[in-house]
Amino acid sequence: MNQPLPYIPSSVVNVSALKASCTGCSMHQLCLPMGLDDADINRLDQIIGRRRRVLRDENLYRMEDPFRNLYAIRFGHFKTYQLDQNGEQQITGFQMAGELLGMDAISADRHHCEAMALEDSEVCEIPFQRLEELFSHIPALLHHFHRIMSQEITREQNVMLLLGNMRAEQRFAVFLVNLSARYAARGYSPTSFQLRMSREDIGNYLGLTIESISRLLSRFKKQGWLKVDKREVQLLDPAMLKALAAGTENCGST
Amino acid sequence: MNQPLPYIPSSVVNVSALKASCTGCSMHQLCLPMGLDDADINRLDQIIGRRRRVLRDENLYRMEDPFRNLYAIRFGHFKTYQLDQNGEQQITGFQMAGELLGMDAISADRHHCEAMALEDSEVCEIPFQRLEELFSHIPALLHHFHRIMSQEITREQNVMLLLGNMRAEQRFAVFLVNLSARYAARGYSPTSFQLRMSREDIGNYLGLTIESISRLLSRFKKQGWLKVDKREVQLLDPAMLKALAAGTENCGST
DNA sequence: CGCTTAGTTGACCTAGCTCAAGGACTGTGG
DNA sequence: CCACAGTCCTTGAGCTAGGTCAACTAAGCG
Repeated sequence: MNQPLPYIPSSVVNVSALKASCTGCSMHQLCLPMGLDDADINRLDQIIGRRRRVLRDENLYRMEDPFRNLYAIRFGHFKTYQLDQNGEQQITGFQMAGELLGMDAISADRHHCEAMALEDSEVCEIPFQRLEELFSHIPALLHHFHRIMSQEITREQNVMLLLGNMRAEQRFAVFLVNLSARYAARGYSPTSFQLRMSREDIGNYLGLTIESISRLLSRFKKQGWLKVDKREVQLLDPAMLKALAAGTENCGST
Repeated sequence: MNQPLPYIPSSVVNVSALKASCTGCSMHQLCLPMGLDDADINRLDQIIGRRRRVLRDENLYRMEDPFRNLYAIRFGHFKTYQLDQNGEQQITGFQMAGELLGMDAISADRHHCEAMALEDSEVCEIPFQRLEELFSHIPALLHHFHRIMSQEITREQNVMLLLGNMRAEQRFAVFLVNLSARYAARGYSPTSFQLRMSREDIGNYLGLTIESISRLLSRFKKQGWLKVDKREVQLLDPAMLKALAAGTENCGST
């Protein structure tokens, strides 16, 4: 399994058979190895499992799946969601490159939510047991992992604030501003990006209906705060959107 | 700091000056030391800080406070909440004995939410830096800590499902059933308990108004599902409440 | 005993939901 | 090339769950 592979031109290799490597990954400054020195990144590389392709609308994992791996997104986008007894879904987050999936599963050794690719994506598998073994040798890695889990907790608290306290308009502004910031952190335009999820997914995530999302987009467009063409969005007045998101701007008008 | 203390009758000792100890704590089967053998519990005891009393309506920590400790609740109840720019609060959870507070703060080295005692309570301080040092020596402790953090993530996902998808009645049933289960796990009656939080807090947590909570209580009472006198609650039809919580029962009636 | 805070109840209102119709793309098959 | 079916989105009209406002009760407390 760890034998050297024969040379195969990368254009024809089955990528999912390859072990992933943090060293060469463009996301390593955002992802698990953040802040590690080269020696420690190499040790992390030792335990990282294979890469895995996940096609659009395919599940990376389902509820109740046994827990073996965390997943770091190499490229692509995912949504994670909960299902209730009646099969109703509640989307709990949208994830992009450099973010970690699967931490919900540690507590019960099986997954508590589902993760589905919003477009053709690739993740690398991180066998959790081996990762935990590695922690005792790389304290910096352990600490960073705790930060990542804690960040997920605070992210979810922010969503609870959104769902519990905010009006539709503010929720939607928060959503746009959040996407914008995350694209900026990845070196993409903070004002011009593509929504990878449907209006329905946005509505579900924000606790609103698809119709409400559609109306909000139309209204924001009419106000001149953004341009939108299908899923292509351009933020024309980021300051206004930030003010709306912060609740500073009331915007009962018009 | 670790010198032996002179003998002082416990009735007059200032409890907050005492180091806490897991060994003698009734919560140790629910709390951080869960599953550890005696030797490891002793090592954990070495690093546990002092006990700290928190009076009703007092904050254990505030947003932006620097992060030093996690806190394990010895007795009492807390609420944790987020504040937005306008000072509006969104309660993100109610915590009781044996539960861990402060994990939100790991990611940014300062607290991201506030924790306030709902009644006179006591916690023990767990210096996080020393805890992380201990992890490399007690893998079982590390793993259990990860489970606790993961559990907090899944708990919050459940709240997101509640806030995003459920009708008022179902939210309130979920709330009651959840309290019931947690008291049961602590050896208290699952059908008869005191609400430690105001109607306003319940409403805030569930994304509803105080008036809605009041009406729901009245309605549930009229249906014979529970008795309520001020904050004393008795669940008369737990099965029905569970069905409501699960969304099996629709209860549009009456 | 008066003041304050917590909770209840009723009457009314509205943000966002539901339902319905239609438009715009995409892919498929002929 | 067009026809069609399916998906996704938009827009309008009307409805309703839960919010808002207001009045009132009851308990705690100096």
